[in-house]
Amino acid sequence: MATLADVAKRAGVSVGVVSRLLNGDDTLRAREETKQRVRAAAAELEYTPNYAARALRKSRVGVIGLAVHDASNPVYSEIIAGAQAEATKAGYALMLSDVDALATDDERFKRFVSGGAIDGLLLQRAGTSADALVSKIASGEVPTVLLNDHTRGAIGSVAVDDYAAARLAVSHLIELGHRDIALLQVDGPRSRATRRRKGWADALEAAGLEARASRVFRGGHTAEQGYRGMSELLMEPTLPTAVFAANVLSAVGALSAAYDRDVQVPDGISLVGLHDVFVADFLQPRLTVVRLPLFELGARAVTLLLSQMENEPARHESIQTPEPVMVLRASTAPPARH
Amino acid sequence: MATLADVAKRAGVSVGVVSRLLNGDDTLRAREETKQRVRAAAAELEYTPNYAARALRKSRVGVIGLAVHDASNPVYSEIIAGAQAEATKAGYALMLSDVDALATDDERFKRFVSGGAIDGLLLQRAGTSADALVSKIASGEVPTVLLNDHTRGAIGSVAVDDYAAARLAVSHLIELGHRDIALLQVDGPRSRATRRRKGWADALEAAGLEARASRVFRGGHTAEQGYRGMSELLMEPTLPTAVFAANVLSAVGALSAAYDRDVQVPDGISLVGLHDVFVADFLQPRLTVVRLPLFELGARAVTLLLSQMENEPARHESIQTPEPVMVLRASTAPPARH
DNA sequence: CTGAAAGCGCTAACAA
DNA sequence: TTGTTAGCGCTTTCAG
Repeated sequence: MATLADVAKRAGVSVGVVSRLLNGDDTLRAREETKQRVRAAAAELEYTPNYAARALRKSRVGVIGLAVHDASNPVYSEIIAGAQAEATKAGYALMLSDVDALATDDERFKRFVSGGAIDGLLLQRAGTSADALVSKIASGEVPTVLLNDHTRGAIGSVAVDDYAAARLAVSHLIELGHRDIALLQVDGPRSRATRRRKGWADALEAAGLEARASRVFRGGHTAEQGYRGMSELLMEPTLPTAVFAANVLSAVGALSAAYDRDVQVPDGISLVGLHDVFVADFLQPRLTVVRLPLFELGARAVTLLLSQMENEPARHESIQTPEPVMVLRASTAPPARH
Repeated sequence: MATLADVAKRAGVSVGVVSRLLNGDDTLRAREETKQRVRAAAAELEYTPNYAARALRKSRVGVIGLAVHDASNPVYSEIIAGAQAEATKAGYALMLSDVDALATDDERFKRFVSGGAIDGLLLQRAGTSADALVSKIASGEVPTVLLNDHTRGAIGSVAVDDYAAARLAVSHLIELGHRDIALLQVDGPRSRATRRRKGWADALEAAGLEARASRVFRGGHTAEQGYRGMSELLMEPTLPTAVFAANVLSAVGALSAAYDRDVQVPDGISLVGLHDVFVADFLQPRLTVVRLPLFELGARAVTLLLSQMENEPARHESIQTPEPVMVLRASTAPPARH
């Protein structure tokens, strides 16, 4: 409630001095005694700068937007946490939002960004038309970076190594002795799906195995879609001995589908998921999974965004460390003899 | 980028007229022809009001804060969605945050609220000291309402009928023939835990059964805590035939614990959880659960908060409709004969 | 070393 | 029916 003017009056100086002192302007050359007086006055009045006034003056509000599909997806929460941490460190607040909600009322969203309500946007795409709309509106007005995605041009992006992760998962299965390994493919941005599929294919081929298109099924990125994909897979005349689900939630659904069809995991079929979330450790059997540095993904995305806000060029960044790691649990085992 | 002044100039009128017209001030009596001209100018220049300037002038920023513990908890996502929808409808943006993060840097948080960065706060407490701190800081500065909690005084609150839900769950178990039903108690705000426990006890007593304190175990509100609580329960010399877990996540953990101890659900023991989340439908067995109107909880909380922002008194609101409903799945069955 | 003042874009009260 | 203007709280340039 106290304003700069109040502090200035109480300290017997002008507002200019107070502003510069409190903002750590080192070109300010003031007597130490004056500084003390100002600081004391500010403390006594519990002075807090007004955000709106500062934003108006600097045309920078200090908030960055983070738009995802389905904020309840536990995979995102780690990304969000990373972004949150990094944003806070830089003095920014994070504003979480739902892509589809934004796209529904795109006029409002447009006013929002061009009215200066956010200084930049982090966007998680899923390949829908809502994405395209939101990304077009935002990138025309504020710096934008895509999460776990790949792009050129004015939009930045940062991604984890999905290819390595997929390859790691499939290699693990191969080491266990599997030779017929199916893929439950994600959908969403092409690049993401492609990278994971390539990891699967390359791991297979490196072991002299064939990556057959007939062993690729749609897994989507929800438990329900995973359930459906796995159900289709289980109707094949001859079953693969292992499955790599390119998304945890679809692995959760896949597990449930196997259970419903009386196919034992891992005895009848092995299953590996991509990304680790808490539920993976509470399923029956506990899900083996490969973990990717999602927290870092969120953090680095805001670092990149901040740099774009400083007029650095947009670029793509790939996170190589920490490396993907296998989290061995109970859903994989050597294939049954026959 | 275009300002009010730009629009005014182009339309050949003063800024006052433009402002009042665009804000739908009906005391404005302008010629229809003038209005047209202004609207046309605004459209051509793609005028969008500047948020910071408006906020500064009206000392109202148009954002409300929502602080929860662990935003990844799927139980919250429905509450958040409800709040989001209602806030958007009223022209407010929602800013999601983590209670513990706020409490960690409480100085910053204080500056944040008293600097006018949010107009009001929705707070989900869990009974920690972080809650107390955040709630004290916030309520001293902006209208505050608690989510699924109960309070008096200057802070408002809105709750769903936890008591009825607990009672419903336990009654279901009793109808199935169970006579020895344990409770996996939540922790968190006293009122919430108490309401659920009372529902359990009353349902039991209404059926002439005894609500023994020795049948109450700590279930917490995470899968891990539920796992531990259930593990303790399973070490009892004589086991109950059914368990009511006063939280879904703790039910998820409980199920996992039963599996690890080779206790079959529902054959060896029946299990009901409180609140429905997507994973409940993908566990083995699928979890029977009682569903509460969480979306409404979020929406009504926003409504209440907005009214408090209009200087209405803070009050407590209890959501009675829609009523709690049983979602029957596969984790409950009649008790085994012996 | 410190003060004065302009101005960010908008709203609302008051004039004309 | 429309115009003028003060001022929200802050930062920053320019004087002194």
